[in-house]
Amino acid sequence: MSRPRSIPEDVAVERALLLFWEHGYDRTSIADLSEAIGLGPSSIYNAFGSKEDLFRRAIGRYVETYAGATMKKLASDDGEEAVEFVRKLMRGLVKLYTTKGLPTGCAIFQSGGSGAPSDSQACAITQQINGGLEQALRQRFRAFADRGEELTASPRTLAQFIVGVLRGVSQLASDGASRADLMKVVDHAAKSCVVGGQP
Amino acid sequence: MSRPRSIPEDVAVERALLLFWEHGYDRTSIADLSEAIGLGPSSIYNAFGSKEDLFRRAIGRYVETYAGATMKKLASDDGEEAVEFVRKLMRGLVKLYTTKGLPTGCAIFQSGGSGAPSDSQACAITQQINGGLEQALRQRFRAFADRGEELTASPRTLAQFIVGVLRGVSQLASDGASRADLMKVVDHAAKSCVVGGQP
DNA sequence: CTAGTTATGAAGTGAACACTTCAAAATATA
DNA sequence: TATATTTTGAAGTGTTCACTTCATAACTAG
Repeated sequence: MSRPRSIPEDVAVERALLLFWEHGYDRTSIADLSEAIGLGPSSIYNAFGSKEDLFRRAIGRYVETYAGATMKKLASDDGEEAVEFVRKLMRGLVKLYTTKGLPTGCAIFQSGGSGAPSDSQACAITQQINGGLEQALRQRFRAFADRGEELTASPRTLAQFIVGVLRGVSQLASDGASRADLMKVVDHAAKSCVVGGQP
Repeated sequence: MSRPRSIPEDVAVERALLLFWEHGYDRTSIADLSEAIGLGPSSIYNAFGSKEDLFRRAIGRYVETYAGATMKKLASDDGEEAVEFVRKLMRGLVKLYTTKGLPTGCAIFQSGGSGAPSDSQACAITQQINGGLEQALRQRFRAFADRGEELTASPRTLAQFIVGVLRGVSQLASDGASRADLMKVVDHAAKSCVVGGQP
C-alpha cells in the first residue's frame, strides 16, 4: 500500500549490530550507520525511531542470533556435570568472541558499560542482560550443589566469578588474545569450580 | 621569574585523574576538566599541551599513587607462596576498586580500551600497561614453578587468567558489586592457580 | 620602577554530533 | 490511471566537542 523499504529491516539491524559490536555505542555515529546500512539518516529515524532504539534492536539480534545457541544451554539442564556445563558455555562464548569475520569480544560487554552514555537506557539494557546471566549461573550452580557436586565456593561467588572471567576474556579478545589462549583460560576457570576438577 | 600558576600541577593532575577514572577518557570533556580543576581551557592547554597528554599524566599518577603500593609486590619476590602472592595482589586491587570516596573500578581498565579513541595513543598507553602486568605475572608464575610449586596451568595461561579476572572484577565493581563479594571472587581465583589451593 | 616572562579569562574556531524538516519519489490499491 | 501511504535524499537544526587566539594580569629579576 505504500513505498517499500529499499533495505529490509533485518539487514539494516544486522549491519547496525556489526558496527555497534566493533566500535561500541558511542563511537558509532548516525553517519557511520547511514553509510554501512545504505540508508539516509531520515530513513533510519523513520524506521527505528532513535539511535538508542536501533541499538536495542541490534543487541536483541545479537542475543538471539549470535549468543543464542550458547545461552540456551544456560536455561536447559540436561544432567551434565558442572565442570562440563561451565566449560561448554565458556568455550562457546570464546569461540564467538574470536570468530574471524566478526568483531572481537562480546557485543554486550563492549558496547554497554563504559561504551554507552551512563545516563542512557543503552547502559541499562546491557546491565540487565549481565545481571540475568549471573542469576542464571547462580541457579545452575545451586542445582549442581543439590545434585551432590562439591563446589569450591558458594553458587553466588562462582556465578560472579564466571561472569567476571567472561567479561575479562571479552576484553582480552578485543586486545588481540588468540582463541587458543583464551580456551585454555576458560578451561582453567571451569575446572576451578568443582572439587577434583583440577587433578 | 613569571606569573605563578594559580593551581599546582599535582593538584590539577589529581583532579583530572578522578574525572578520567570515573567517566573514562571520552566522557571527560575539556569543559568538565576546566570546571573540576579550576582552570580555563587555555590554562590547561598551556600547562599540559593536550587532552591526551593530560590523560597520560593522570594515568601516570594513578600507577604511582594509587596502584603503586600493590604493584610493587609484582616486582619484588619475597619468598612468598604463589597462592598468597596472588591473593594479596588481587585483594589489594579489589580494595582499591571499591574504596569509598574514589571512583569504582580500575582507572586503566575503564579509561582505556573502549573508553578511549581507538586510533589515539591513550588506548596504546593502557594496553601497554596491561601487557606489562601480564608479562610480570607470567615471570612470577615461572619463578613459583621453578621453586617447586605445582601450578594448575602454564604460567602463560595463569597470567592471562589473572589479568582477565582483574579486568572482569573491575567492571563488576563499576556495576556495583560489593567489596566483600569481589574479595571472595579473587580469593577463589587465587586458590585455583595452585594444586592443593582448594582443599 | 621597569622589563621580561608566563598564566589567565573571554571569546571564538571549525568539525562532528544526534536529530529534523520537507518536498519528491515509489509503491499498493481503487 | 488516480490516490493514499510511506520511504527517501538533500539540506539544515542547535549543541557539544577539542582546541586556539589574544589582550591583559601577575609575577620576578634587574
